[in-house]
Amino acid sequence: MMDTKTARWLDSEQQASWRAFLSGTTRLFERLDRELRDRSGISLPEYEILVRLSESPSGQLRMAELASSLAHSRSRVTHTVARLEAIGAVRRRACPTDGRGVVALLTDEGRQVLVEAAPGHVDAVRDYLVDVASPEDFAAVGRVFGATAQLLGDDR
Amino acid sequence: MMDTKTARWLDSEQQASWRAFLSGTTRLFERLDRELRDRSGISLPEYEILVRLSESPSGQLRMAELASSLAHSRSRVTHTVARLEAIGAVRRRACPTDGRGVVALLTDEGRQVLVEAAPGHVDAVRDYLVDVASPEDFAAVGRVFGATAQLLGDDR
DNA sequence: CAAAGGTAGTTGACGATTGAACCTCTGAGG
DNA sequence: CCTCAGAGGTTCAATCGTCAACTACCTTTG
Repeated sequence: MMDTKTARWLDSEQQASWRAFLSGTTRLFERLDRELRDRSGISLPEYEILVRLSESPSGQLRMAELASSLAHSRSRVTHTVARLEAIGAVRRRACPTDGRGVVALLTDEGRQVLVEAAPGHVDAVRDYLVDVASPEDFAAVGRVFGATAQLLGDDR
Repeated sequence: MMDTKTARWLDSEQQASWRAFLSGTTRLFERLDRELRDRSGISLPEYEILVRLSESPSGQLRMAELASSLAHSRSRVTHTVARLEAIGAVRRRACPTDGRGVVALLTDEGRQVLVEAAPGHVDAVRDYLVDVASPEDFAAVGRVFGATAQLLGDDR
């Protein structure tokens, strides 16, 4: 009923790794998100946007740059930035060089939110992921998902 | 304003790995979910539930077992199973040994959906993740997230 | 410089997830 | 047995993400 060629199933070690990945990432993201919300009042995606903005020399980025940097849809970025604007962490401005464009600008309040949220968040990333692995294993994680990200980067 | 001890920031290699992980998982889950929906009409969480049920000798599992196995909330499992029931892939039954309990039972239709979905899904997992990594690197991924999953397993 | 097609972004409706409130049932202690 | 703390599930409301229009602008082409 299936086909004559053997399906390319995962062997049991690959299977175990894949399941561990699914379970680990599910729990990790849930935990990071909840700690950020409880301690700083922002979600993980909101935090990531503030980080990107803070890393820009001008403290501002185009909506599309945020979207591609985070691998989120444009629509999602619109909504997330709207929430951040509602709490005063970012402001929207028309882009001076492109009449279609909008830039999101980090406010002083937004920078303050980030300064207060970052240490605890980084600690959590260490406690629940980075420091539970050997440096070599964590570097391998970087290589694997770097390859995945690049492969799935800009298609379709 | 922060504190006198230096914050435990990530070094630039760890930072790069963490970002690659975020971007890679975001794109990976989006892709796997969309391919499943397009080709088989079910979402990734729905697929995972069918897999768990199919692996049970009796083809049935308690709702709570599904929840802890997937690291999903009970509420989420209730909703997901309801969707699967609506398309005829699963049936709900009262648990004979525990009056509070409910078991989800894989139907023949559900098994058929799974049989048709699985090869393509496994191919996708290989194409976008497993086979882009060396076997050693993918084993490292398993170790890292296994440790994370265990650490975040049954707290709170 | 007009038309056409593509890019940037928003909007609104809908579907999925969360969290808390709520019932029911179980199991342990007195 | 009776009580009562707690587990198993569901439900409702609120929040978040997705998808399909839709507007506005840019850019290429002839």
